[in-house]
Amino acid sequence: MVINNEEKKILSNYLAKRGLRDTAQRETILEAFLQAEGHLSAEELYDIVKSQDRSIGQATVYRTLKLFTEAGLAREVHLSDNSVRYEHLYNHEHHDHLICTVCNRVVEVKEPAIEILQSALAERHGFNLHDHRLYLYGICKDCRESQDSPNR
Amino acid sequence: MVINNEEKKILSNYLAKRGLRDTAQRETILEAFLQAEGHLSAEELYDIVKSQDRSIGQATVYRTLKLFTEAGLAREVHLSDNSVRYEHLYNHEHHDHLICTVCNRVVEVKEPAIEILQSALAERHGFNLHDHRLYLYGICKDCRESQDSPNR
DNA sequence: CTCGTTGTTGATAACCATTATCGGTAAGTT
DNA sequence: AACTTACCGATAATGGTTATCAACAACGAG
Ligand SMILES: [Zn+2]
Ligand SMILES: [Zn+2]
Ligand SMILES: [Zn+2]
Ligand SMILES: [Zn+2]
Repeated sequence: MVINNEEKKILSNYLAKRGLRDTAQRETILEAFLQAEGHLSAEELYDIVKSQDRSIGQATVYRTLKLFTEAGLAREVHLSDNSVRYEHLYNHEHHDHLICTVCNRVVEVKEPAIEILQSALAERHGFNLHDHRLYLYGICKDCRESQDSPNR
Repeated sequence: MVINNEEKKILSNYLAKRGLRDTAQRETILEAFLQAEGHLSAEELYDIVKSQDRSIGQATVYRTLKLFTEAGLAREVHLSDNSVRYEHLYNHEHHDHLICTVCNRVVEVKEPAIEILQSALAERHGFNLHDHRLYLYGICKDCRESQDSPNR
């Protein structure tokens, strides 16, 4: 069990500031979340949490993920059209997502020039930008090659 | 009743190419869609269609909007997190969306430089880009001014 | 035109991720 | 201890979307 002191502190501070309580469930869910990689759904996290503490309910996982988001520990990601997923936010640089529509592979990408242009664009329209979502959909090299292969 | 011959032809061509049929319902829904402005949900379009032909069912509107999307007449927009909305695509230049998170106003914006950088970014990762979604969330000038007003 | 095939439709049930509800519990306070 | 309030888990409910299915309409072959 890795100890993520920084994240725990952030959560504790957030809870204290709001008059909320630091409970065992929230710590268990935080640890499960921090140990998981990638972009996971509430239900996937619920499965992990269950294997740790069978008594924790599904609704609590939903509630707590929302809490993490508000506390700045998690970020919502909408990879495909329906499901919401979560990724680590604290200590992770901002990035956007490049998604292969054939194999569903997700690549995290950074392009500071785009970020700057976004701010300028918003500014030009009188907006104070505080968030954005950029999803790039395409076909990755592997899928292109296997599609072009001479079977068919 | 405006006659949108071009769009009707596009739909007819698409249907013919796929061996699908050109029905009265599809034409009614197309006309309703083309007359509506902005970004509307399937249910909103259904309300409009109903006022035209009460016998058309909700499922048909959902099906037909998907059809329009495949035919290149409509484009899905995901303004807020849950609902899917549709906007005109044919004869409308590509744009992205700037959304005020206070009043929900939506501004359509264009920034060719961002588009170019997106392609280059995808290319660099071996992807063939065929679509993207960019949503910019901020607070518009009006909302900023009314928030800063000295009542409170 | 008749018949068989296949796409289409509307009503409705089902789905499924998420949220609301609620009774009970635990933490913190006085 | 008594009280307040946040929290929890179980479960029902929600709401947008999709699947199902029987009836129907277009089409093509004969
Ligand atoms: Zn970005
Ligand atoms: Zn990511
Ligand atoms: Zn764009
Ligand atoms: Zn638009």
